[in-house]
Amino acid sequence: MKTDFVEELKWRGLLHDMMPGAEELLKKEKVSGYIGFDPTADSLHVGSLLQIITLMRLEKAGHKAIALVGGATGMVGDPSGKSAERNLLDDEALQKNITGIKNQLSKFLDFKNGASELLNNYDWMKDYSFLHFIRDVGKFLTVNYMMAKDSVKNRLETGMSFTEFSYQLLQAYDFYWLYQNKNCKLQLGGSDQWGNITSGTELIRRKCNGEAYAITTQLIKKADGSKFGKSEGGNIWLDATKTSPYKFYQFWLNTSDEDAKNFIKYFTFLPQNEINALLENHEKAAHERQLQKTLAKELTIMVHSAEEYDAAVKASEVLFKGGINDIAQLDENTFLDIFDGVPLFDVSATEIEKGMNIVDLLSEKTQIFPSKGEARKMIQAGGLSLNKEKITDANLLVNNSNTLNKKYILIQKGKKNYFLCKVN
RNA sequence: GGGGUAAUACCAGAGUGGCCAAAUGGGGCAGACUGUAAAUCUGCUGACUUCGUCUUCGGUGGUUCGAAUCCAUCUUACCCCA
Repeated sequence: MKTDFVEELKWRGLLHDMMPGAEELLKKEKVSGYIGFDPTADSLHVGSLLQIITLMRLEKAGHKAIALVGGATGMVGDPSGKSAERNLLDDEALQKNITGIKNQLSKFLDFKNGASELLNNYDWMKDYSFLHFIRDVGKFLTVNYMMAKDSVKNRLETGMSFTEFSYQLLQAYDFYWLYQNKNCKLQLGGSDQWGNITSGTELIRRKCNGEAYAITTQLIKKADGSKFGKSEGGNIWLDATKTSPYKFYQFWLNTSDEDAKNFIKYFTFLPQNEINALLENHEKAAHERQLQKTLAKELTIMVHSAEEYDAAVKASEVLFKGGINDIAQLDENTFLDIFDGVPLFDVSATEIEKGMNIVDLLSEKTQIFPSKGEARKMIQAGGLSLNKEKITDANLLVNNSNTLNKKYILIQKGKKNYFLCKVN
């Protein structure tokens, strides 16, 4: 049975804003709806995940999802939500990013059987001359109208180039083009996209007297106000080579209680009754972390695979629950499987035999710390463990007695950051 | 075109001749507590050969025993007048 798209967004707490008539349209006919993804990196990250899932929900509701890769808009840079002018990407980087993102989107949406469609706005923008564009498109929206958008208003004080100012016009034209060529009447996006989307519906109305609609979703905010999607200073990517499945799993597992209550609704496809049961259980036994575990499971399987999920769970158990003996007793293949995705450094066996200063090992021989000072400070602060044993002496000489089976040295920075040194 | 003000570490922002590797806040990292949570508390947050030395306060040059602090000049940004 097909789900009701808008109902679904509503009970999950995802709906932010909706143009009048959008809900009726979705009830009446099969609708094509699109979301744009600008190629700012060669992989999407968890920040874009919600938008991918929104398209998946649209597909599941029996409508047609159009994923638009912004080959053209990516050349310009969306000022929405940005406080400063952005740097332009060069062509080569852009091309690489487009390819990467296209591949990823194909994993989540069904482009093969025509249930959904993947497009690149560069295809219709590349031969559009500036002169023609400002005549055909620019004439329909006034500067006054464009300046009233928050994305522009917020930048008036600090300054904004004409390039970025033009962004909303490009995005508006995308919508118009899709409306004309793909019968696409709906654009979705995060609530920061409202201004850009309504520029599109406005252009469609003025240029061809058409009716198009906008639905926006909540921007994800964490309960403590920090930015969603970062961990240990880095982005959480969907690409396994940039963020290992283990790390990806850990990212979700570490979600705070407050956030998990929302995320379970935002990011999974679990039905309402199952989610309510989980929430109820969470109230009674929060320490079991059912919400976090379910969240991590659903997403790791969706983005990576069931096998990767199993491996991540196993690795987590050994690393967090097991002692050093459990780790030492693993056969080498299992051992390496568990540490898959953990930074690995090679150190010379002869040097270890002689004994190596711990600080040298941490900063010079490996790049675990950028400087000796930092390594030393971390040891003094009690934040460093060797083979699960806390190190307190910064002058410690590391030798064979500190290795696991004479082959590996397991280093922990804090509780959760693992590094592995291979002796050979 | 004329005038004014500013530029300090990841960000914000004190400091206006020696006591300044530079207050304070935020962020980041780590420790304690816990549930690999939140809140809270604590420590660290330029580099190194760590009780000491070296390089930093928009660029360059100068004054001085000594400059983030004074002078000159350049660059950039914002504001006011035209």
